Amino acid sequence: MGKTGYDHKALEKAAREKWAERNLYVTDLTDESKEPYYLLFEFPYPSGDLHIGHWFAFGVTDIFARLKRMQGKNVLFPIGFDAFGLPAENAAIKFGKDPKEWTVANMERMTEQLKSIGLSVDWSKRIASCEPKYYHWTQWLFQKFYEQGLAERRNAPVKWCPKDQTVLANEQVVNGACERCGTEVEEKNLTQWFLKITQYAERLLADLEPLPWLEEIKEAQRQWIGKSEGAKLWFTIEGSEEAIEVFTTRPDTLYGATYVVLAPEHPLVSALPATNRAEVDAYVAQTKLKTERERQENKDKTGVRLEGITAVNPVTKELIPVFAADYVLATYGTGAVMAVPAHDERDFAFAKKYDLPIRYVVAPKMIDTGNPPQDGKRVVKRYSILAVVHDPKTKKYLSLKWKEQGWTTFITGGIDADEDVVEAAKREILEETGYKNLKFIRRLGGPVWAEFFAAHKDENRIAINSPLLFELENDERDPVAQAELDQHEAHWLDLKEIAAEKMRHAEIEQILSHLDGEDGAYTGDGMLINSEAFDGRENREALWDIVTAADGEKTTNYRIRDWLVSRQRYWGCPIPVVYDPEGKVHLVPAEHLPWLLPEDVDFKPTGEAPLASSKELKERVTRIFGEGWTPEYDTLDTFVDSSWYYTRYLAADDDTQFSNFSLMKRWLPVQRYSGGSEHTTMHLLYARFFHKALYDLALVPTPEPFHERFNRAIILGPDGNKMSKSKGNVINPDDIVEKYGADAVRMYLAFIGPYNEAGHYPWSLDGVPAMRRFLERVTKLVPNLKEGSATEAERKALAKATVKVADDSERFKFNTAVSGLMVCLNELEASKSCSKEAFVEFVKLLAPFAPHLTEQLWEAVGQAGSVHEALWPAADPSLLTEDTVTVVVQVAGKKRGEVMLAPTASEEEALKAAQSIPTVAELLAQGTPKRVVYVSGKILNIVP
RNA sequence: GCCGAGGUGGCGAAAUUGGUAGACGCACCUGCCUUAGGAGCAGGCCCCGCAAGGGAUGGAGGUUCGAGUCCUCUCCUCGGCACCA
Repeated sequence: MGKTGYDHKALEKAAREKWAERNLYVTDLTDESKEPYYLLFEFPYPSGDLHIGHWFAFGVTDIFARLKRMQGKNVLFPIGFDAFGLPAENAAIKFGKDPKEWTVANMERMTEQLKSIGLSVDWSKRIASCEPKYYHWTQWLFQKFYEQGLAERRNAPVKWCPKDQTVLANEQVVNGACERCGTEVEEKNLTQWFLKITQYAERLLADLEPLPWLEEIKEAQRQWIGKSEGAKLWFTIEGSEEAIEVFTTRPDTLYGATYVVLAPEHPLVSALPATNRAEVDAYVAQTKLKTERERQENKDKTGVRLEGITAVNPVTKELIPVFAADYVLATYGTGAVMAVPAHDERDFAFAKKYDLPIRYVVAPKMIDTGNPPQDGKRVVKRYSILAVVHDPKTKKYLSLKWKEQGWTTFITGGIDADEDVVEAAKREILEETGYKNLKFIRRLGGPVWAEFFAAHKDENRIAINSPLLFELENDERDPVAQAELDQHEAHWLDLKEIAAEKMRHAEIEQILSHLDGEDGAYTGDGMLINSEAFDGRENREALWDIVTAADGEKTTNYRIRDWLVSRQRYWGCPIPVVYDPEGKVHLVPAEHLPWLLPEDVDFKPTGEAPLASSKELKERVTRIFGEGWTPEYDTLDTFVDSSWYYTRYLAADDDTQFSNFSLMKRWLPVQRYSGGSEHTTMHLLYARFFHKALYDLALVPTPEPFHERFNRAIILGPDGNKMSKSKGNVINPDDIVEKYGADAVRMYLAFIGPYNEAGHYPWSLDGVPAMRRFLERVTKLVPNLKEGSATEAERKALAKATVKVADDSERFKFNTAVSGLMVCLNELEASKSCSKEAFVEFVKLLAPFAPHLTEQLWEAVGQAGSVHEALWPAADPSLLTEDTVTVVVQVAGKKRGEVMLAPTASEEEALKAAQSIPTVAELLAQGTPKRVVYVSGKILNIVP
């Protein structure tokens, strides 16, 4: 440390003592003299040591809390601990420590470290979710959910982590693996507690819209909720009372449904009397062996037909086969789908593999722009073919050159009654070119709905045209009729020539893309064909009419599942229910809350809930409820604890209620909530659901818990990688604070980049020393301070900084706020000595960023009280406007110089001033310019 | 594949409504001071060019007196969802 360095350790200690003495950061929740401002960060998990991410999360937010206080707000800036959870229990298993002791010790250690940041949080309202006085109310709220029918116990397939020996919520399964330990997840059927978040799906979605959150946060929640609108349709089983209920978003394609698929787990798979029962059961057993991950990664379609079972297409009344296949998910929709291979990629792949019929019912509409339909002409619709004949020997394609018209086409023609498309095509090829030995290869996509005006017949034509690919087996030819030869002659063209020929087919792109590509389903929109009475209507327009014709129902499906909250773990909130001898659920009566977590448990992972090993818990239940009554052994997901904690800060020590309604009316919703993006579809969604449920119970006054949500960026190691012990790139804040002081660390974190962005900022080893240097420069002004009032230049610099720091901080752009302070300091240093008045103002601006040092400087220049009790300066608007401004002079948009002008200067004055620039003077001497653009105070552009 | 956010010097990044591209800082370079420097001070620092000048915000077009900013197409990076019917 340099000789001139200030003693950060001494002054930080003194500053904190002073704040404590003056009780600066205890918020009086009932104070109505000031406007309330609830600033919240996600309460931390007490993992043990404070890392740089904590400094970033809390230290930078603290800047804003301090600024808001100076701006006269009554700021609630609380802190607590999200103290239940797996790591405590894992430590217990690993080191034989008591999870409670481990957690309490960590909380104490972290509290000390947190105080070293200089946080202005209100420690008097500290909460910890593992304390009985907190979880008392987690339990009470759970019971309210139960009474309301929002908490339900049911048997369900659940995700099970074999390593952690616990059930996981959907949100905790990432790519088929446990979010915590990466172990592949298994499926189990267990009786579990669920909170019915699905009942709130629509409101969670709708109420998202007006929130001033970043689009990426809202969109992630929307996708997670996954609303999709469609219809339920019923396919009856031939010769049975049963019907298969399917969900589809494309009922418009119902006429193309050529089979039905059930998820392997679907109850009808085992219930229906398939004649190949053994084969079906074997398939179902085989899919059960697959892990979630295998199912997701392997997209090859497998399945088994239920032999002897046929379903009835509700509109065509056709009898169609029924399959069980694991590409259909049991947990989405009805667990059964109608398969439309022509218009769904997955069904198409399955149909190809099992050779099932593919029927096109939607044809893309293409209008021949060179020859469009004309008004008032009759319309003739016909089915036709378009044949592409390929000669594998020459790799060329057969085309017709039309003599009179001069255009080139493939072979086209109508389909006669009762004629097959392939037959029709072969007939046309023979008639027009004489080639007769042809092999049908495949369709080149589905039929196209082409509209054009047929001049020779004076009518509008609709051609429902099927493009087909043939291969020439040999070049044997029959003679071609003279009438045909008079019209056109056959040519063989290669692919390049085809592209160059600009073939007269609206569907040429479709043909070309299918020639070299794979065949596939058409998933776009178009005109209905092969759909009986609906033929010729647009698919989207006719969609609901088809649902009606099929006796279906409009319905909405959501991707989101109910929230599974049971955990077979020890260190969590006990679920406050017991079971009577018949196994019926009873809530633990209010007088027995908090329903305490027993302490005599065995932590060894056995696959059974640890609470089952507690003698005390069993005895407690017997004592209170009687013989034969049994406890609930599961605990609650910790996300339940954190779904309501922000209301608890308003009544942290109140043992009579979970929060305080009149205070909530004053303080909710949280004005600004800052946290990590990893919680977007977890905590943030759960808390919104919880809050809405409480709102419906009239327990909270607002429908949403958080007004603004800011997801903060992530600090990377100096090498640009995520910090991790194995990479050896972890920055330990303690060492840096020891060397450079807390203020320098806070300021560097503020300066590192915009806070409210999904950015990843590599930690620069030189960043904190740079901030220390800046702070030392501030201290160096002190010995040379000049008594008396500030100069004009100083007052202008301060006014600018005052506005910039406040505005940028409001948007959580602390990086540019700090830069504003630096610019201001540069100006204050410009003269030999800064005035004391200016310095005092500057110290106020710096106070939120460097709270310790500014406290000392405040005293050093003889100010009374604490700088943190000072009010944020009001900037005099007259100081913010300049007397002269720089106007850039351009010639034809190129900068040629600049002139200093009064902001009010006229165009004439600007032009006159611009004469001082030689190139401009020269130009103006040549005569009047074509155009002059003058934006006062900014730019003068002369266009010659 | 669908959706969202981005792409600006060696690095982190600035740039209210279209109006001096690169503020501020880091790193680096030169000089001064110093017994010393991981200190301080002065200056330099996008590219080409001696200069005048020219080029440059992922790429290609367009609108405009003027485009990092608006429009069209395209490439790349990150994030979310994903066999969701």
